[in-house]
Amino acid sequence: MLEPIRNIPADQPVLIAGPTASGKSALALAIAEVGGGRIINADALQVFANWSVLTARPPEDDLRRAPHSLYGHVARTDSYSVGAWLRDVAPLLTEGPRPIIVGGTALYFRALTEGLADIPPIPPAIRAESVERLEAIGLPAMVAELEAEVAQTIDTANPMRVLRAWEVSRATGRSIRAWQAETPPPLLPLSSCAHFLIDAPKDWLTPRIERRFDMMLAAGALEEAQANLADWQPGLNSSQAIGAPELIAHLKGELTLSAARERAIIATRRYAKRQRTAFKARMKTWRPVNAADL
RNA sequence: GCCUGGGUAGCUCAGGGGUAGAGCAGUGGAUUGAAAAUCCUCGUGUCGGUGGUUCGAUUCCGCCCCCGGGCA
Repeated sequence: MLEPIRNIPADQPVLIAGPTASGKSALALAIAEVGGGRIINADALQVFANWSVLTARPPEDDLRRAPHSLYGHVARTDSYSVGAWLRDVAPLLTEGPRPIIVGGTALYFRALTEGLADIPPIPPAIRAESVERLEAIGLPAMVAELEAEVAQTIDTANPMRVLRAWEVSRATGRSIRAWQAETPPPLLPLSSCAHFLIDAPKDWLTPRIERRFDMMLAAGALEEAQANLADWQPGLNSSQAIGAPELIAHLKGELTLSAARERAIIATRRYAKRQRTAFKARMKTWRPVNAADL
């Protein structure tokens, strides 16, 4: 397992991307223990305070073996996004131990290594307004309200893309494409990092996903869900954790545990498939590491 | 044993005399602030078996097999 990491200079930042359940965290820890560094989370759901077991955050023992950042640092009810993550990461890149950034969220790596448009945060009132407007006038009418350049280049069948473009325009008076055209240089160019992509073949990963969910249940995932039951709000960013809606539904008596388990496993499999697609498209030049070798 | 409902895509089911279609699953893809989100693409399967009616049956009729419910 050490072969791919032996020749990394001790001061070079390391990026590790890979699908869920592929063993990324273990590789990050090995690199930290061999060459030093601070492990930084690049996973959209592991940032939330209220999910540890269910999002497969590193256990206490691992946290003690090396410095870890951006795990569970966001409150359950807070919203979070790639922009917020980039702001959280920035100071960790310029001070302290060498960063070892590990996660499964391709968008986060892309923003980090290719840059992210410097669009001001959208006020919550405008988000609420866009959602209401979509409800009131429908998607095609919403698309018609966008700048022509935007309407022609975004996926107009995708409500989330349309809402985002509409909100940027409404909040800033400029089109999202105009902002994106002025994207600043990346915080961490890929060329300055050692970058690994964990390659986990489908047939290897699928049974592992199933086993891991059972391990999560054994490790207290249900209890974790129980703690979220009283004030459960499906719309929160933190409520998107795979398995969370399923376990909550079970606790409410709407699903048997075995049905909830089945659905969570299917959702994880589908997620892994989307990750594979994203990595294939965006991380062609990353150095592959076979998951089975870890 | 009798009555009754059903056996159609991996699963749940719709349909109906001219060889069949949805949802889910699966597949491939898109995606610069919800990204574990969201969106797009892809549907040939002895229509349980067998005999008959018919120009033509998966669709109608007979018999058989299997599953559920009811009565004994």
